[in-house]
Amino acid sequence: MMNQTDSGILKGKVLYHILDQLSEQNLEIDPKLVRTVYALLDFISSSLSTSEAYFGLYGLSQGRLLILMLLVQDSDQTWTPAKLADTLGVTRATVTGLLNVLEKDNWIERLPYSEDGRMKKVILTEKGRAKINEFIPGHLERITKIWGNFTDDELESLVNILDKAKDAFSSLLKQAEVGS
Amino acid sequence: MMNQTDSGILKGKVLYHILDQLSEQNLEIDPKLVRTVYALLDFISSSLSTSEAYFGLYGLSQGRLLILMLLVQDSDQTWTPAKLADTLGVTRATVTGLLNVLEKDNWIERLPYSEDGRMKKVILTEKGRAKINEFIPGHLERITKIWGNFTDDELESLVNILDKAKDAFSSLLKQAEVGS
DNA sequence: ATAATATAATTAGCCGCCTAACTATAATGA
DNA sequence: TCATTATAGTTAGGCGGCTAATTATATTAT
Repeated sequence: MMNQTDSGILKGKVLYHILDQLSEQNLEIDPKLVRTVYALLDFISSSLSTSEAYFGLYGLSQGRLLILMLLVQDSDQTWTPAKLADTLGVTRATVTGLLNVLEKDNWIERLPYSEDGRMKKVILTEKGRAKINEFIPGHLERITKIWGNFTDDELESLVNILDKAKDAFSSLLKQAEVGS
Repeated sequence: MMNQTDSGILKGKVLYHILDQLSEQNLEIDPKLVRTVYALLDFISSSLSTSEAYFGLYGLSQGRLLILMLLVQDSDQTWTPAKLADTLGVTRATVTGLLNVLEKDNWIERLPYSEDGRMKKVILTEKGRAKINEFIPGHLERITKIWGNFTDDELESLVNILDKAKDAFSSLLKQAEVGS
């Protein structure tokens, strides 16, 4: 049987299987690269789904958590939906959806913003503040448990490789768009 | 202005910012770990969105692409929706949705399966076969361009770290579920 | 002063993921 | 044999992304 936790594993494995077959037929693909792509897909889908499952235990999701964290950490400034969207790097429509859920659960409120009638001011309720303050220590502990066992060299190597790869992804997409 | 390509970057940065503030207030979190989490989130959202954008140039998505690849690569066996779901590591409902799109675009067909009236046999149309065969060479080239610049040591290190981290994610989720 | 333009937030609708419920068919057992 | 149980596929509805269109409010330019 399948559950959310192992869901991504097979997806990684099947791509590995497919690419492996391809690399036998067509020597232009290096099996080491196939192994890398496999490990990455496997890691990404597995880490995303386990994180979402963990957040779910507390009634949270990645996006809702980040909004609550912003509200509680930078409580001095005025948070509007637009500013949340820009800070999170998602669209305003997405923020509207996240705020709808948070408001329904009574963790935030949307107040009118006197200085500009088009905007709204998003604030934490007491319930929301309690929620996020209760959640944060375990969240930090979780990060420490996952990543604290690696050496400094390992962490540095990981960060460097990911940064380099990310640039390669971006520049390749730009080329493809121009060339298409 | 924001577009899909940089969307995840800010999300990574904002988490880094939040965690950085937290690490100043609460010494139980190591800034190196914060930097790692930041780089990972950044890489994941950026690589996923650029890949989806790339697939989108060809009218494909990650899931639809994998289904076409399975059908074209393992064309000997009978692919049912259930087998596709198990192989991809997604639910059958998800496969139903992916197949609906592929069938609407006339890239696959769902035929009755004579040996068991409950099942259906999924096959590629000629159009679908042409589509995927046209797509694969560029796909392999793209993987090579992204990952071919790394040394063997770098790739091996990356794979080892990700595998170790994935195990940590999984075991931690299991603990959390038991403890909750 | 008013028309045109820009901006903020929401809505509508699509995609891909999920779970749960439903339908149809097969297999099993009293 | 016929009721129960199991399985395959779909449907319904939720979530969190997206784009495009809509509504309300500000701003700018004539």
